[in-house]
Amino acid sequence: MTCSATHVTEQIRARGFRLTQPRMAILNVLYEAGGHLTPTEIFEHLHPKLPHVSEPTIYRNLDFLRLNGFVRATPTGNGRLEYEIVGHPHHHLRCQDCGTEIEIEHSLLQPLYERLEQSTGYRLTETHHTFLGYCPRCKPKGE
Amino acid sequence: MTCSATHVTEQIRARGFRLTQPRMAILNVLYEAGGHLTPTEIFEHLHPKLPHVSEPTIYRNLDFLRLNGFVRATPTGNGRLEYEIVGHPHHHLRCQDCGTEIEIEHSLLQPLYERLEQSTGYRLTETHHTFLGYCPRCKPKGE
DNA sequence: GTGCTTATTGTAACTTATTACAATAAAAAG
DNA sequence: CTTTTTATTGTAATAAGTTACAATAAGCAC
Ligand SMILES: [Mn+2]
Ligand SMILES: [Mn+2]
Ligand SMILES: [Zn+2]
Ligand SMILES: [Zn+2]
Repeated sequence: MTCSATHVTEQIRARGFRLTQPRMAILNVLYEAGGHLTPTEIFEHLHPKLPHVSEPTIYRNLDFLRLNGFVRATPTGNGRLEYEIVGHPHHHLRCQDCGTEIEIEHSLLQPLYERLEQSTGYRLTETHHTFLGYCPRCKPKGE
Repeated sequence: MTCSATHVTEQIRARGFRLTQPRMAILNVLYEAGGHLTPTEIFEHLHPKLPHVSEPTIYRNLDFLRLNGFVRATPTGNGRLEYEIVGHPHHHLRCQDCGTEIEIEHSLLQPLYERLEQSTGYRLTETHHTFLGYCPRCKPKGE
């Protein structure tokens, strides 16, 4: 288990929640994957080793981990949600044609966030966004 | 039916697709609502008058209308999708605490889009985003 | 109008996601 | 280690969304 994984489990205990076997297993799958996973993918990863862990437990724990700020839910292209460990602040830019996806550093959005805070009076949370477009290779076709 | 609704139906015909009763009814519900609706809400709007229209037809037509650029799908807070007529370019900013939602003009995102196009080489599509934060009234609690 | 073509639909079966509630096991106390 | 407490789980039922395929009706030619 990585250093930050240990930090998360300590935090869960510190906040008075329980470190259950399914909960830790879900966190481990997400850490090992290192990217976005759907609830069904997580279920399939766990099932061979922990066949008793049920779907509702996956969904409930993903929600629990999200509400506690340990994972993030991000809508995939077709309406489903994918989950990932909250780590470095980033966003995505996906090619509508070939699907190629690159990461955007959150620092690039910082000026926008400040402008939005000024013009609306809201305090903005760092939300996770996926932008769409055409990559350099597909761009000619896209126009 | 509004002027732009007529434009949409003409476009559908012009592109070789059929103007079916369910398809027009779904468009009308979205036009009359004037905002975001879930597939289930659309189904419930239609059911009293057109009880034979089925759920798969709702989903298929929403997908059809989206792929043809007439409606937009936008993820609601809890992973579901909401649909709206594609009209003026806008985004949303929702308070995580009280749910109050305000619209953001797309022009405010234009500088970001240009910066992203320069730094990535992608050509960006105008994607619909929902930002989260705390509104002026909830902000004190949020900090 | 009648008949033809085929995009679109409804039905049925299935997958994915959510809810209610009794059973379980994690944490803490004795 | 044993008991107590209750957060968390599994089961069963339900809701939301998708797929396969035969039946239908929108558009067109006559
Ligand atoms: Mn991500
Ligand atoms: Mn909108
Ligand atoms: Zn591409
Ligand atoms: Zn608020």
